[in-house]
Amino acid sequence: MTQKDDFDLREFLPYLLNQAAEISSQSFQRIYKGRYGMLRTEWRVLFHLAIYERMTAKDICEKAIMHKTKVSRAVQRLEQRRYLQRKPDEKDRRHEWLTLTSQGRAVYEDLRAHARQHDQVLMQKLSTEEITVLRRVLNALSRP
Amino acid sequence: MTQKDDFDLREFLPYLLNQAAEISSQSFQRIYKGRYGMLRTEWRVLFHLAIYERMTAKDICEKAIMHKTKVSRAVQRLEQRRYLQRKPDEKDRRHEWLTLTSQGRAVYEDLRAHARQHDQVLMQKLSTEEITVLRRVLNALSRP
DNA sequence: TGGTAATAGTTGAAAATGTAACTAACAACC
DNA sequence: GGTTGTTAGTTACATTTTCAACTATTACCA
Repeated sequence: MTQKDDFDLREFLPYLLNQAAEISSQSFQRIYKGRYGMLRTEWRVLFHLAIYERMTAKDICEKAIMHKTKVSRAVQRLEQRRYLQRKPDEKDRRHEWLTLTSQGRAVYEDLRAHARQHDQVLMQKLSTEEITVLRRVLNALSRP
Repeated sequence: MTQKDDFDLREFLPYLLNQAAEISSQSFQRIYKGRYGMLRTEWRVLFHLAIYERMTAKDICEKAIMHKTKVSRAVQRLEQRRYLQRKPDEKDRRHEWLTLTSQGRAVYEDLRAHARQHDQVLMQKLSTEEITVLRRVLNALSRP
């Protein structure tokens, strides 16, 4: 198993990004999955609702860059667990406004604390300058 | 939909990394999926075999940080398409040595060219210094 | 030796995701 | 007003992934 080719996978950005994303997500996953049996799609929706307070599924799709069926199913599960409520828009009943319940907000606050802590650990591997560059670059790459 | 919370998702590394990984993978996916009907797991295995020439499934699991069932199934499909060959180890018949066929290598070479091109496009969004930092940082974050 | 433990890899069922077709509500145009 | 087109969101079905149990082979050690 010796390297032969001159193409280095460790320089191919989509590969590297996936690898880093995968690894860095794992310990946080243990938390939301272990404590609340949640999926990645679900914590994402939960966090968006906590931060923006009031959104439609469409809004979430756009902000979180998630497909509408993923959002739809995450919303269903969060509703079943009473983490959020739906209210149809009066003017346009195609829209549904989503808000967290107090229970959902409590879950968010718990997870947020863990998220912060988790981020601290990750950032310990990096210098302040690297963190700044990394965030800027990742934001740039996230726009298609 | 106005922001309220002081926690900024756009600074949470696992989130940012996932977003960037997702976006940056999409256009490459169109290539390996469109041209060869391959899955992400499959091109990864293919690339590893092309680069290291001769590996066991276990080796691939470790290098690519993939679960053994993913690797097992990717190998099966690559074998069906005659992209790789298996040879049991003589000394320890639990191991199977995997190598690409010439057909598999041809597919690799085609995809590699596209990968390079794809990487060029991504990197156009970044400065040389940012690229250096990004690669270093992603490698650091990829070690658990 | 022989019996237990460990390892490489596979398989089947359940869970999650992707894709496309669908419903319901509204818009726009004649 | 009625037809056609659009939009928000859901559902059904096929494809993938995950998880746990399984086989086959080798290692360890009393």
